[in-house]
Amino acid sequence: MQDTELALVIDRFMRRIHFGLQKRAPDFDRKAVGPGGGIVLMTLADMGCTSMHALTDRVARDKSQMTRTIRSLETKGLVKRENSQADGRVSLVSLTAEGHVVVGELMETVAEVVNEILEPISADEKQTLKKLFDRIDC
Amino acid sequence: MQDTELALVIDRFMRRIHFGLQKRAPDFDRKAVGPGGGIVLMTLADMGCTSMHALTDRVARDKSQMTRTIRSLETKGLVKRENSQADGRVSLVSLTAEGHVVVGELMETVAEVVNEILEPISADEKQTLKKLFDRIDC
DNA sequence: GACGAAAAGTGGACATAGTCAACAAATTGA
DNA sequence: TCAATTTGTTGACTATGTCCACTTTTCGTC
Repeated sequence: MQDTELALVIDRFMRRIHFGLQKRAPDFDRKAVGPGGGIVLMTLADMGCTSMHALTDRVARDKSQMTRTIRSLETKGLVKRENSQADGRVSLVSLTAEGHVVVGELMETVAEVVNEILEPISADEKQTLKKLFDRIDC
Repeated sequence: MQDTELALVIDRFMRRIHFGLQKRAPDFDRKAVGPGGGIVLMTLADMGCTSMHALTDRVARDKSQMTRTIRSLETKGLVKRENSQADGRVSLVSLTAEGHVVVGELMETVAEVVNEILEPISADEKQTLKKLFDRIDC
């Protein structure tokens, strides 16, 4: 089946990025956010200001774990929380200025790894790839 | 910078797949290999028969952890080990028949998630994507 | 071929992350 | 008003990851 083949190469590609990042983690994880913290920060950068619940749902992780991850990031000054005025139950989470800086650093490392893997294809092909992903991503 | 933008969309794409898989994990992880076991199985499917060392290096994980992961998979009958005749230190790891079946199942689920995310693009564009990834992947 | 250095793999001890169930507070809706 | 739902937190438990020491086998050099 055609679609399975495409999924297979995409999956392999993903694993290569994953492993590449894992190898570099000690170098770039300046704030010791860990892999869990990193992925939450990046997702927060995508989502902007959201509720814990929405974030938990997106990241597909246990809500209790999310509570602890966010608290840890808060302690490091990368994330801030405020109570929603519309609904007293929800607390809204967002990146602080420093959080944005750290996300920038993470993205830079991701870019390095990705570009290393993308090395065999040309600039034009990268353009094509980017256009395709833009269509997919939203 | 152009390259960072491409990396960003790719990273977002990867996170979507990651989260999608995480949501389905309870359903498809019939053998309870866990995320760690799954990724090792898939990597083994790529590599064929390899040494623990090579596998550990590829997966960028601690070697003691790899020992335990492989033992757990061995207990479940998904992986087998034999001593290398060329070098008495190395033990060669490979998938069993049942291991291949499980990898097939994992791949199927990955394909479902990937195709769901790829839904906004056409079959032709998928072809283009596949050709690009083929060039990248080896 | 003997011997120190290096590599492959294993095991133990500890730290981090993920899971499950119970809970308090705020909100919804009949 | 009051039961049911939603949001977020906490606690206990399990699984995973990480660091260090150790054994066995091989390699390189003399």
